[in-house]
Amino acid sequence: MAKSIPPPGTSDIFPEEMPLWHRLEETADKVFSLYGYGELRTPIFEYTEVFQRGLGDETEVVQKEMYTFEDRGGRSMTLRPENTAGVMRALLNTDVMNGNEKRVYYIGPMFRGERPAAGRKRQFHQVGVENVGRIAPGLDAENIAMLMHYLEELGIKGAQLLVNTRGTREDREPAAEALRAYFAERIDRMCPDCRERLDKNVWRILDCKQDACINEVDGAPEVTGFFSEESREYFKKTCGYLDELKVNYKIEPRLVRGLDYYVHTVFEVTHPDLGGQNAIAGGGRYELFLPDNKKPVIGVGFAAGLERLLMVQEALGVPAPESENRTVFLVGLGEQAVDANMALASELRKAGWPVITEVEAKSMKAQMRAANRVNARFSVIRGEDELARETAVLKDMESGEQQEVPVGQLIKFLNP
RNA sequence: GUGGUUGUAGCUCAGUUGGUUAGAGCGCCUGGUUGUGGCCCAGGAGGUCGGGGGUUCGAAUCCCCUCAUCCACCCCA
Repeated sequence: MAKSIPPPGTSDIFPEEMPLWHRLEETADKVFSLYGYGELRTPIFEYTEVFQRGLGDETEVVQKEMYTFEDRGGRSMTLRPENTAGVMRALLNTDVMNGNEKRVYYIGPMFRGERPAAGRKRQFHQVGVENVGRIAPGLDAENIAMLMHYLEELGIKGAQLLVNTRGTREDREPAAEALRAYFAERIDRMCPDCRERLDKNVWRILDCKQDACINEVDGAPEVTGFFSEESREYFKKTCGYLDELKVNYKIEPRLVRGLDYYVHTVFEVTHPDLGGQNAIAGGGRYELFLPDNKKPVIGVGFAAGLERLLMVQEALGVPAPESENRTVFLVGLGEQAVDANMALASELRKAGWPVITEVEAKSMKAQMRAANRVNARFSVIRGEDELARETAVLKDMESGEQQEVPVGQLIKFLNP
């Protein structure tokens, strides 16, 4: 086995795979631009408190998945496990706290110290959007519609959209009380994780996948019943807009999600062709607290996992993007021609042609093989004769046809 | 964090109950064509069999440890 493997849960992405990644990125820019979103790039690491406060101390992500380290000044820093907290931190420098709206999207690597599995890396990539500063059901619905629009553009069919409401912070207390009371009586029949959750975060019990727990959850009180009239209305309106936007969704009352900042609308997109890790995107409305800020930043947004989008595209057989092949391979026979090709290559490149040259005076056969290997569209052959005549042999690698042309007019012959 | 899987050439993998110089396909290099690629043919390079220890006359093969991989749980994107 090769010794040069990257750290666990990370991977090298080679040039051959890049077109697939670029499509994800370019499509994101294209679609999100249509909704008025612009790209925001935040640092790959933040002060640890940004995530602790932002995501919530009780969350799984903060408790056991963060890459935290001390910098040279002895400050605690953390590699971003998600980008919403960082984006909010950045936007604090704008006027979002005064009810002014900001629309941003981001793309980049995220880091979580989990055990790798299919569709789960320690360094993975997300694209996400945030609509920040205002609250209105129309914004939530538009956000979800935009996500579905993005997936559609990528050729991802058969995705399942689940939505739910988490109510407001105030709504949640009575509901949480009721849940605690209900589960407290049955907790000894439930899994150890849920026993922990009972006091720390009852909500997470709702989406536990253990059979024993699911049985108990089935009989649990309907939480939205404890929510305020306003919250229920908010959710109803959001769903109404989704209907108007012709977005297909399913209301999933058990959908809770793992980050503490969510309020009102939450949603998740899964795909049946994925298996173990079947969530390709998720998000919702949030109230996110940052260090030294008494008031939370409000907004709605989502994040999608690029690796998982790629997996779905592959499973669905979405063809790779095709690009026009224009590579010109310069064959030089003899030292003189090889040297002369350096300058010719430079000239062609400045005229916009991708050029690969052979830098050693190898045999014709070897050089033609090389041209074939890099899948050259044309090869340009020069030896002593051509140099003397100030010509070059231009060969079309697809048809095999070739002609001798004046070097000065080579570009004219390359252009159709 | 728990459980399982796999680790042999650049890549994908064979390697029979432990037995001589460890194989194939693809790829790569050279030649068959004095200056013409892909197809074909011939030849060639390339491996401390993941690492360490043990059992044995002898280990890729059996045992232990370790590292890594992939997968499931968990969590999420």
